[in-house]
Amino acid sequence: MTRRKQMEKLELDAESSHLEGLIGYNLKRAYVIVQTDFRRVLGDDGFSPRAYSALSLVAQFPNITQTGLSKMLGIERSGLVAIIDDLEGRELVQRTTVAGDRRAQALLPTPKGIKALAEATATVRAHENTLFADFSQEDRATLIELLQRIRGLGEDK
Amino acid sequence: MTRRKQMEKLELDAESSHLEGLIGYNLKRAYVIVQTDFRRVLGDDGFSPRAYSALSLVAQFPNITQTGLSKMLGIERSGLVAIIDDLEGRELVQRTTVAGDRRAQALLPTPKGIKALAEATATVRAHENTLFADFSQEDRATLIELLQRIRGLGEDK
DNA sequence: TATTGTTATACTCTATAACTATA
DNA sequence: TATAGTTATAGAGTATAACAATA
Repeated sequence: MTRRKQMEKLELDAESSHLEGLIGYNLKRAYVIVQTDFRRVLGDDGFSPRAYSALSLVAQFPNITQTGLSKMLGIERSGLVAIIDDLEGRELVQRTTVAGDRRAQALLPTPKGIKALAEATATVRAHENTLFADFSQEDRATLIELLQRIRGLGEDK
Repeated sequence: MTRRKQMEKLELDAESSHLEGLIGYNLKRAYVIVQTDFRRVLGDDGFSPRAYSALSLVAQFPNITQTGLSKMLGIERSGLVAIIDDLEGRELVQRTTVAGDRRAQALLPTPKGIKALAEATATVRAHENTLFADFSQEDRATLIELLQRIRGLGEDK
């Protein structure tokens, strides 16, 4: 038996592994695939997944505070600082003062940020459309619905 | 409008965000939920997701080499060293010589490793059964099937 | 007292490159 | 020349704790 045949057999057997029956394991492996493709396509524009998500939400919710954004992203306030520092350094987002609360920093997209977001969004959509070309619209809708139900499980705590 | 109402409105609007329509974004957020629960439940036994996966595959494919295992896990050979070091240090896995190739390290589970794996597997299954209590068997099967199709997309490259 | 943004710090996960011993 | 395991190193990503300014 050749080495190649041996590897194929190993991979075939893996399909029946109990590991293959775990949702967590499959989620992780699937996410790595999508994330790798995202970075390949958007890395040139300097957008990591989290930078894109942050800019996207700032554009959608102008004047959101950093604490509000960190909650939406599901990360700590402290972790958001570097993300916003980066976006502000590239003049895509602006920190502004909040009337009535001098502690808070409200976030606004710059015109340059809006333009960069539009371009990145077109690229992201193309990336997913290409990657998921074999998935029907129903497949995609079912997948997103199931994933959002999982996300909802985290809100009970 | 109260602060709480404002937050609720923000979260409601987020549902219709184009970010919410991205598979990658939902995959990431869903994975964080499941991984966090995995660590909460199995952290006490000293099993990270990757350590559990590695031990599980060593038990399923005894005498697999480190390179073979790293390919099955989708990580680099170099990254596997610390994982096996840890499992070997806890006497759950043994590195053994391969007849006919003195470069390779074949991996075998120890009796202690088999026992620990059995216990961890029971815990992992309980964790997923509890977390996904609201998901029907059909939901779970559909989800795993879709995720495995995504994983298959990564093999074309 | 509590909250916002920030800094310092550390830990996990992962990748790349180079080394060694074999093949 | 190529491969298996290893080491050194670095870079994301994230969390916790503490701090100053403000509420």
